[in-house]
Amino acid sequence: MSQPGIQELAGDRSRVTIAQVASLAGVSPTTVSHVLSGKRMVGAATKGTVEEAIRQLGYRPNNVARNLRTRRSRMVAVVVPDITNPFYSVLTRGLADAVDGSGYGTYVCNTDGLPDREDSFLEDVLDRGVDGIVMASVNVTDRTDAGPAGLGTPVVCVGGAFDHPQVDLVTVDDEVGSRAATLHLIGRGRHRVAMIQGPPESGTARDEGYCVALAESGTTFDPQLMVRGDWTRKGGHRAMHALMALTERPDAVFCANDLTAIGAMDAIRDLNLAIPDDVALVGFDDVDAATIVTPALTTVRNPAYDTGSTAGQMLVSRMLGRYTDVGRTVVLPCPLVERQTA
Amino acid sequence: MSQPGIQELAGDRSRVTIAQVASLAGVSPTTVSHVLSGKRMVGAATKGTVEEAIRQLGYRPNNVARNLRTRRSRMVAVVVPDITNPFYSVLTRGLADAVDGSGYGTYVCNTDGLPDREDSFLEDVLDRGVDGIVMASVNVTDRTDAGPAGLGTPVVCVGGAFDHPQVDLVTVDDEVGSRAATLHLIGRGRHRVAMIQGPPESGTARDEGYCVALAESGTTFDPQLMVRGDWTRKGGHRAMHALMALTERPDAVFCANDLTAIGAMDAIRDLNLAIPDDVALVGFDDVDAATIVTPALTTVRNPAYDTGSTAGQMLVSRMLGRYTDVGRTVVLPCPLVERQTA
DNA sequence: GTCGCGACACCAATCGTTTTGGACTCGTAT
DNA sequence: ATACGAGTCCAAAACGATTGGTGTCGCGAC
Repeated sequence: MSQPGIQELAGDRSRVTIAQVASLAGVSPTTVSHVLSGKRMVGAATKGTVEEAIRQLGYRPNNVARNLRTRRSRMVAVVVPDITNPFYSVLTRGLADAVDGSGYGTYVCNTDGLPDREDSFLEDVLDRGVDGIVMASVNVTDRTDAGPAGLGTPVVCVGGAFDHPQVDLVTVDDEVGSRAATLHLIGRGRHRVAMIQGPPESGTARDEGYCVALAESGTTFDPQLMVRGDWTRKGGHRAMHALMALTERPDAVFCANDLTAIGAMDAIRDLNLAIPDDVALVGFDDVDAATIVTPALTTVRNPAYDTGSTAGQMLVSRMLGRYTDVGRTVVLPCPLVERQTA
Repeated sequence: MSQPGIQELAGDRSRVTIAQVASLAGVSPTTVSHVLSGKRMVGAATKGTVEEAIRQLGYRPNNVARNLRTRRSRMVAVVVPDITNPFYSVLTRGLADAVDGSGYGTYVCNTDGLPDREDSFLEDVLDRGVDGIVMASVNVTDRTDAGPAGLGTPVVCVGGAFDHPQVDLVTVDDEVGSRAATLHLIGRGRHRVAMIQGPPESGTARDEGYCVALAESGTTFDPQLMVRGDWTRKGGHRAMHALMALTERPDAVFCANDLTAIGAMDAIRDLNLAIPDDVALVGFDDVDAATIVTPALTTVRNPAYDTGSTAGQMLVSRMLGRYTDVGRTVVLPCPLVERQTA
């Protein structure tokens, strides 16, 4: 790809600047800039000379300088609680793929859900001059509206939104998904379907969907059948044991997320019961583990990739100035995927 | 945190510059810069005035301009095949945590293992002026040495190294890990221990470890017991079935990675055999799924987080100029973690 | 003839910092 | 008195691109 002589020229210390290219080609830096950007016309002959010079020197424009002048960085930031969490890594991938096409790179921040880390990262990325931000962190609602959107940087939120008129939001209809999951259980002939919720004050839409489904199918809601988990496997395990200690055991349970469901499976196995014969299970999220567990988990698909991807598209449309209106909201479908636990 | 009046001042269009701070404080931009960086002394009184002006205007230095001048971006790039792969997302997290302390941000690139994407991302990050790069992509060895290290940007590789005298390498001793895994199987009284390898030309160190263990324990190597997988669950499933079709079935198998092992478990379940009673299993990597599968997978721990973390530390030491010598190599331990499959 | 215009190239200002190289003022030791 | 160093501060030159304004040339229209 690169001839030896070139290395010698381009290589050693500093990189070659537009001025050097210009002088080699016998034109002004302005002209070089124009053949690069195509923003103004330049004669075919000079254009040729310049391109030759560029090639010969192995010139690559200094992006930092460019960014300073143009006030854009061709970079978007995604701030997530933890990239290690499959949901967020997939989301990040979707975002990266979506913006990559328009030449944007992706900068990630792990907040661990800590509001102060969230704040400092927000400052950090603004200082870095990113062109757009997707906030997938949790404590997003209770924030001063002085945030990034106030400074004119496009923002799209995932899950919960800023209270700012210009930020977009992409989310999923948890209630509809949960309703479908519960209805599916009932449709399978189960009569005592329980739910393991998330921790207090979170995921209430999923609780809602469960209740709605019960109501729609004429089942009366039994408070005993609604127990708390904490989104974790261990929490699901504990909750399931509580459920099975009831005098009237449930024959099906809808779990607020997959990890919880996996914990529930652990508990059922403890009791030497069969899934789904003795108790059927539906989860929520469709993480990879849902297909690794046996039997494979029936669950509601939380479209992480699509979420990131559409967030990316919305960001791009704003960054390119193609859309400048008030915040849009898109809610993605979360279909039930039937596997073996229900 | 931020008073209303400030928003009014700092807010609307453009951000406040060092010049505005200077003029408000009645000093020169130079002085402001110095109170910020502390590189030269400034009188206590003026310092106070300047700091007050900064606070009052809500001044935040423009990093792009700073980067241009100082030729550093306080940003590192990590190029991985796929952030979605748990190994790489955990590695990335380790890296991010390691460099965050020194004020570096993390920029990620997904190459999908495609060499041309790898090349273009490498160019991209160099153009972006990142201060350091960790290459965790695969096709790293067969590259022109003209790469980033040639341009003076510190690089540390993961797994396989560039052929450049100044790049650091952090890796794991696959051979030792594999040897331990195989020995463990033998120590459990298994006499026919097979191996499911990776695809051709990859992970040969793991094959090596298996063979060494066999030799050490006086077992003669049976070529029939060495079959190919492809790092995937499906591949493991297929390979395991092949193994079980042998007239003399193995009673244990060492799988080149966890996904393969999980596929093997699928196959064993197909045959209604018991794990580990009928056939014992050891994997490699210790991904999350290893504890989700039942029975929980005994495996060799591939320390993704530590890998990223030490890569980060090595990068920092080079970026800060604390180390400028020839490439170092650190190999991390990969202990066997015993669970229920062996 | 000259006016207008399109094509082409360049000059100089600009983006917002950091970083020399002085300059100026005091003390204080020579 | 002179010299010198420490303490303060500033003016101006980078850093490497982009861009608004100018200027030149050639040519067809009036």
